[in-house]
Amino acid sequence: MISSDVIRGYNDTIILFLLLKDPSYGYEISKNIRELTKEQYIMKETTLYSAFSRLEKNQYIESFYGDETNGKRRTYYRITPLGRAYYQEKCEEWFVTKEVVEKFIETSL
Amino acid sequence: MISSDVIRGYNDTIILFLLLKDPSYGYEISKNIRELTKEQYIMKETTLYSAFSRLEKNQYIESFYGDETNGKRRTYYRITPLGRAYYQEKCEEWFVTKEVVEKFIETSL
DNA sequence: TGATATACTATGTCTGTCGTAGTAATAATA
DNA sequence: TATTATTACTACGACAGACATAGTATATCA
Repeated sequence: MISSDVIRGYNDTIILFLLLKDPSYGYEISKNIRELTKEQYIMKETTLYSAFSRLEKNQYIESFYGDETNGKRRTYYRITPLGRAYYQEKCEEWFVTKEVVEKFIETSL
Repeated sequence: MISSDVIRGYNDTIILFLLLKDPSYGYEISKNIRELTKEQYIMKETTLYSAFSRLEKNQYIESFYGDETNGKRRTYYRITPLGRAYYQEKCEEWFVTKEVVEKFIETSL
């Protein structure tokens, strides 16, 4: 399991990635993260939902209600053009970050 | 310049790396980081010194005073065996982290 | 009927980063 | 000789993000 401080700067990016193709909602995103990483990373519920509100405040995502008639009503999120631009920036930043961190990692220990 | 939230989980690792060979002190470590990363990452002074005290509290490093007779007396830090073990762990964790993050990064945008 | 899965919200704590400011000594420069 | 820059820190407080805990509400399944 990965300590979350490491991932901290990428939680928003992870969520945005999962919204690139289709809108989604909390539970589904959370499940997707778990499955995609084979349980190597599990985003805490509170972390996820607080990320949603931050992303929405920044206008990187928009919310709307699902029309499911059964079950509790879901809040769906859709990525905005601004969100896509931000996602792209973070992807570019990632390569720089990786380079920087790897200057301090010994591969041969 | 990299946003520090991204590096957050690796500041301690960066410092430990720079102590692997020889003891060092704040200013020198700070300079080494700047130079090694070609100014791509600059650790803030307060971040650095608070990392020192955290690392010392965890017994990953030990401090001692330099014997320079001129200039302000420096506090040197030496990595401990526990620190080396921790450093190694973080290196191993890094590869997992990288794998995880890259599941959410689009290379072709 | 009770457990489990879904789908959240609210509240408060903690940690690490960082802004700001201050202290103190030496070296360089005008 | 005065002041500015560089070195080498310490103190304090603010803030953001992660997370623990708890609670609400619906549906499904054994």
